Parts: sequence; structure tokens; C-alpha cells
Amino acid sequence: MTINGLPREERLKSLKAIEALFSGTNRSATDFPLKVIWRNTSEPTSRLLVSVSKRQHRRAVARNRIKRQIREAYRLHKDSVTTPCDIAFLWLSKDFFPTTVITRKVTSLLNKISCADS
RNA sequence: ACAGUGAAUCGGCUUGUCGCUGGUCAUGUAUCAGAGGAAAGUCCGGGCAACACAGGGUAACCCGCUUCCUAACGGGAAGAGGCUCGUGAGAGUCAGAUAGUGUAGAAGAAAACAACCGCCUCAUUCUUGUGAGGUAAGGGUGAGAAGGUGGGGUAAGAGCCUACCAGGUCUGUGGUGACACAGACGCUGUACACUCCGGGUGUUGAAAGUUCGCGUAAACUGGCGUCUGAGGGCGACCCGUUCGAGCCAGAGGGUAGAACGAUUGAGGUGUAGGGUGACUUACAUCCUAGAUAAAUGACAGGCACUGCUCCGCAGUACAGAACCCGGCUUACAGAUUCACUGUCUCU
RNA sequence: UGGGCUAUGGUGUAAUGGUAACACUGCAGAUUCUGGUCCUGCCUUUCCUGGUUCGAGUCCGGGUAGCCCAA
Repeated sequence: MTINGLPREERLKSLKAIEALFSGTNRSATDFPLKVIWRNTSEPTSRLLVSVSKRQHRRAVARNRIKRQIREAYRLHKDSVTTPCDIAFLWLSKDFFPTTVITRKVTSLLNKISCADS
């Protein structure tokens, strides 16, 4: 298995897990235009969820573009989070950002998570 | 050359690094494949699936020029007629019915059994008038005024007669037909709705449905009923018929995993035939996404094209499969091809 | 993904195809010594865009925005 992969097991799909994550009691952090919510789990790996609202981007092409940028940034820098977590990234802007900016925001948020864990 | 009209096609290519989904096998940093012309809107039609399906009647809804195409369609092709727009190539749009019934605000005398003003005749009279009748040519209202215009005719007028024009009916000819042409008949307001005629429609919608797995509450409360028949089926209603011991509501509990459905199909491409065409027949050949909190990407370079302030910089549309097809509609940078039109110039 | 619905002054609602109505709010005027009440007036491209019709908020296409249902 490759180091920087993002296989199916590392994506958050269970309805129960998502409800637990968005129950309001978990920790969150914001670095505009990104908001992150996470909780520690007993799963073997971390799991990722990316959400871009239809209110902000009506076209599916635009939503896919942003989600792919975030997913790519997470894939390349996910080893900065050591303990397994369920992580949800929410997009808050109605505009587009370059991939370098998004990568910087994602890494800083991932560092925040690992600091809070330790 | 410029400006347009119609039809059709394409709608970037490529290298590297790191990834994602599926297939295959020799099971590994293996190899192959991986968004569209609209995948969109969900406006129609069908396949497919589940449920329903003795019969009769009544409603409701949809379609409506003709002939054809098609699995089917509200779609398409080729045609026919009217109206509107355009110098033109062309574009848009409308509609079954001489049956019958109803409605048509305001304005106007009158909106379909029409006489206000006017015109004409007769009677009467104080000859500025009054009464009786005729008259749809003129006035004004209106979207629409009793087919239109000219001539004859008449007391004045009128399809009353006639010529031309628009429409209708009948007859004949041509056409599969819508219709066209010719002749005869003076037959003639418009729009909408109901109605009538012809054709069609069971309901739901892949979160359909099938199988396996995990788990719970076959428990609790209230109401109705068990041949004195609750409730249900014949998906609108009625008749009729049939099943029938459970049904309805409340609060609460459990699961939310996997496989099939699911991509070989009214399939694509080519050649040859049929047809004006939509389309179709035969043969050959190809297999071309199949996900499910949902892949098809991110980054860096090269080429191509376009623009500009031109050794450079910027840009490259609309848009992302969700069971599958056939259409329609809407969005779309730019490029190409064919046919045709108008204007100008030259030969 | 599949079904269904709505859009009218600032807000909430009306309106057979025939002059867009009502209530509240806001503004202006009038009344009052002043304020309130009361009275009068004003504020609308009927979501956009084509069509049918003499005439469309209403009927019919297309688009936009918003909402609801199905686990």
C-alpha cells in the first residue's frame, strides 16, 4: 500500500459516524475559507469527509473542483495527524482559491488537530 | 469583398510525478479501460419492475391540417392552407366540426329577431315640426358593425343585378391525402367556452424490486369488529361481485451492511440496396464508464489556437454519468464544411 | 435521484380573461398647545421572457428563485 494514498477505508461514509461528528460537542477550528471538525475514534485509520454546500456553488463542476483540491491537499499531508480521527472539512466561501493556498490552509488545520491531540 | 440565412460536424493534443474507480491475470508500485453534446432542465414517450386485472355503466384527463416514420410520443420527415416578421435566402406561429347551446366588460342606436342621427315615401300641419312606414349608402363607437371595391338599379337603398376579389357548399378533373383548378349556387360577421366527432390513458417509480446477513417488542395504550360482517380488492365513482378475522390510530424499540437489479443495447461503425426524406433491409465488424457520503483528479512542463501594450503576458466555452433508451427544451469560447441570399467592385 | 408546489406594495393575504383590492408598517399633509387616536394622500414594471386573445395577474411554452415530500 502506498504511503500517500486515499483508499476507500479512509473515507467517512457511515451515517452514524457522521451524526456523531456533527452532534455539536466535537472540537472545531476555522481558517477561512475552511472549517474543520474532528473527533478521536477507535478505528484503525483516520477517515475524511469533505463538504461543499450547494448554496455556495450551484454548479456540480465547481463543487467537484473544490472537493478535489481539498482531498489532494489532505492526501499529501495526512501523516501530520498521528492518532486516528474522523475529520470533516467544510467550505465556507463562494469563491475559488488556488491549490497552493488551500494546501497551506489544510496543513495548518491538520497541525492544529495534532497539537490538540497531544 | 462585406453582411447574412439554413443544414451539418468538431469542441484541444501531449509528457512526467503522486493518486482514485472498475475489468483481467501469472496477485504486483502488473496491465487495460475510465464523463457529455448537451451527462443539464425533468417537459413528453417507451423499456424494465412491483402491485392490480370476471363484467357493465358514468365521469375525468390528454392529443387534434394531411400523408408517412417509429417500440412509442405532445417527437421527426415530406407536403398543404392562413397570419406575422424580413429587401431576400428564410424564420415564427395557428388549426378537427357551415350541426347545436351559451358568453362577449367599457364605449356605441345596435354585439346578431339591429334604425340614434341621417336619407326617402305617405299622411297631417302653425310647412324650424309631428305621426306612420321604407332604408344598412353616409356619420360616430369599437378589436369586431351584417363579405370588400367599382358600375347599374332605386323614392331612398339593399347580392336587388353585374364585373373583379376573399370565403363557403355542390358537381367535375388532378392528387394516397390536406388541397388545387374549372363550372354552378348570392350561400357569407368574429372570438372563446361548452358540446360533438375521431384516437388514446390501470397505479407507482430503481429510495421500483429480489436474495443473504445483523438486530428488536409476536410486547404496551386507545377505538371498531368476529356471520347482527369491522375492514379490504376490482387504484375516480356507481352497480354488481368477491375475500373476510382482524383492522385503524398513538407512543416507543430495532436495522441502515453486502450481492443482484446495473450496463450487449429498439447499440455503435462501415459497405451495399430501398425511400424525395424521417427511416429501413442485408452483410461485415467492434465491445466503448459502471460508481454508491458516490471514481474519472491535483501539480509541473511542451505544442496548438485566440487576444494584447507581441523575444513577453493573459486566455481557451457551456458544463460532471447515478437503471437504460428515443425525443424536446435550455446553456455554449472558438473552429470547420456545404448550399443559398443581399449589397458593392472587377472581368 | 425521483415526485410535487409557490412567486402580487416594505409585510401578510385577495382578485369570473375586462380600472390590480384589503389590513398593517413607512412617508407627507390636516387636526392638536404637543404627542397619540381619527381623517386625506403617496409608495406595485403582478419573478423574468415569448405566445394565444380585441384585451393576460389569470390561459399556454421556456427560464430564474424559493419551498415541501420519499431513507
